[in-house]
Amino acid sequence: MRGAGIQFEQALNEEQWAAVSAPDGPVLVIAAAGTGKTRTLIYRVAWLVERGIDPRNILLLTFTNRAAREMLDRARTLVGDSVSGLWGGTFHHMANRILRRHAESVGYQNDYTILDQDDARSLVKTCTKELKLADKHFPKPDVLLSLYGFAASTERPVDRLANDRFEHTPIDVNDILKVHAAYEKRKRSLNAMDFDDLLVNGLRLFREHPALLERYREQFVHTLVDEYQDTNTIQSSWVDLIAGPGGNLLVVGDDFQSIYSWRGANFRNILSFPERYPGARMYKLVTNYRSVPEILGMANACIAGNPEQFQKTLKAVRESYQKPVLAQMRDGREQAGYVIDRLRALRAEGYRMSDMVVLYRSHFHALEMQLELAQRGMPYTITSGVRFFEQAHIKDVSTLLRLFSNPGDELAFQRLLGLWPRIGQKTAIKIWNAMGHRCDLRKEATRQRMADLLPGPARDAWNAVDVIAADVEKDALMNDPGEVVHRFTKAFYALYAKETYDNADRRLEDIDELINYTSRFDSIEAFLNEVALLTNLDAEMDPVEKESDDCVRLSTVHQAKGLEWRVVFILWMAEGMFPSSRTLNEAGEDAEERRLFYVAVTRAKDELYLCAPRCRRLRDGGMNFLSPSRFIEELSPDLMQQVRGV
DNA sequence: GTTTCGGTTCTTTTT
DNA sequence: GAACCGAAAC
Repeated sequence: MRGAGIQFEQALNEEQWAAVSAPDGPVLVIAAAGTGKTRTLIYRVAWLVERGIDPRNILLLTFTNRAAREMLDRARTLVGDSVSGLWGGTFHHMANRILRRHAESVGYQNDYTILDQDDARSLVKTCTKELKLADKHFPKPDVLLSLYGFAASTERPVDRLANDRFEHTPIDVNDILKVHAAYEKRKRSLNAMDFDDLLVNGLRLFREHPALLERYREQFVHTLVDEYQDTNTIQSSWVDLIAGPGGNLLVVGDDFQSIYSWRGANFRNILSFPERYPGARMYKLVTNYRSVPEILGMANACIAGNPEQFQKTLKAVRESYQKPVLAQMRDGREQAGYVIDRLRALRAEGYRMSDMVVLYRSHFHALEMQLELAQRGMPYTITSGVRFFEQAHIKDVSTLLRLFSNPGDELAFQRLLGLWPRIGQKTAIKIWNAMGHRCDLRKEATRQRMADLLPGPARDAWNAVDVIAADVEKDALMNDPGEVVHRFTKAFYALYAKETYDNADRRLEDIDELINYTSRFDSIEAFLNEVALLTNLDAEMDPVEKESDDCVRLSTVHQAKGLEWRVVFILWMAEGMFPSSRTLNEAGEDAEERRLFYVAVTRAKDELYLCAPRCRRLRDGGMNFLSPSRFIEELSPDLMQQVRGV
């Protein structure tokens, strides 16, 4: 009788308990920031299990790996090991897990590879080049990919979107469609899916194979969805199918915190839930345990004017403390100086560095901050723009694994050969063609052929790979990804890194960390499968390990979602920075930026500092004068205390 | 014909 | 950083 001891009504407040104990059928939980959303979901799982539901019949969907892990960990603590049978993870993970069994039903083989952003980018680039469209004014691969991705996640035709986007430009929309067609075809022939394909094909699988859908519907008696406001069209359709009309679907979200519309998220999914699920019960969580009333006052005020939302006001339970600080200063350097001074003072007051965070709109806003922190010898961690598994050196040492796992992986082949001297893209393609579009290094004949085809200078590098490949069977390397990476690094990559990068040591440390991380996988496939869907190792790292070094954290607001700190600094509260000028071009719509600001404000528990520099130094030595952010101007001055941040 | 090298430019947000 | 470009080197 595990879990029988849980005292639901003592552990939860009334709002939470009502949601946790909601009867079967569709349920919408509007959970404002800091109101115990995760707690509610976990106790809901516990409650279901206690009422006799087998965890294997529960599906729990999240957006980030971090959220998935946190929930599964906490659920395990609460309910016990029996929850390990629960299906929990990101939408992409779950789609992948299901597609691995039924890929042939949507025209793929089950051992398809997953393309990350980087792979997708180079594939689009190749397609563009092959169509001879790669001139200066043609959209860059990232632009094309975001267009294709947006079309996929909103189920809208690419040509319409392309028309809208490039209407007043000299770009021929047909060319964009040609690249799209080539990209799609290429993915098919490589047996590869990008992130969007996982969702698209996951949905197709259920739409086109009702018998399969029926099977999974029977399995998933209860479906729970976290961050529902961030679902896009295909995700919400997928959830609708799995749950079925009137099904046991509980979604949790906060329309105030919808900040992913640029990648197809549609917060109307949450607004229209009651209409799409007639009879759905709705619960609101508005009691905030996180922040002092002064911070909540600012949060409530800043968001109230947005159109189209479930109106709600955060209710404070904490005692009154101090008002948020608006600090004005001359430029980015003074801003950095101010923040560092405050960090020091707060540390002296007893805050730990890890209690504090510096948030900003875009990665490059943190540049001066990083410089100053480094100069003054203050340790910090930053979740940078490039994710751990997409850094060049991490991808480099993973290529061999990819090739072992899938000898038809052209992208991996080209990347591997590109590391070797006197081999660039052209030569790599030539050799790939000569190999007959396949390179199974585990076969001796293949290795012999490779040796014959390679130009002289690449011999040494090849030998390193040759030796590893020859021992694959003998040393059971297919079951030991870390060992492959280790041998490859030792025999080749360490030297390569030292010749290529001035920060080779740090990169080699990363590789050690990667090897460390791989130890939890007992096959190359399992490792690759997992890694393709991961974003950064930070989220996966042992929390105990992280607490040992007491660092202030720098992060974008997007990446800070769902987290909290005692002290929060928000940088660059100026027009054009936050809100970002990039977002404001169309029709003056700033609702999403305002929601982003709301997310930033509600991360703070005790103290909040808004920094507003008056100007920004430009690269060419010029100056850019900034006006204060509209998000500050909109607020009544008595919601904050103003200081001069010098 | 390819690769390499050195200098220049630009950074929205993520699975 | 890292993607890009043009020029030098192989």
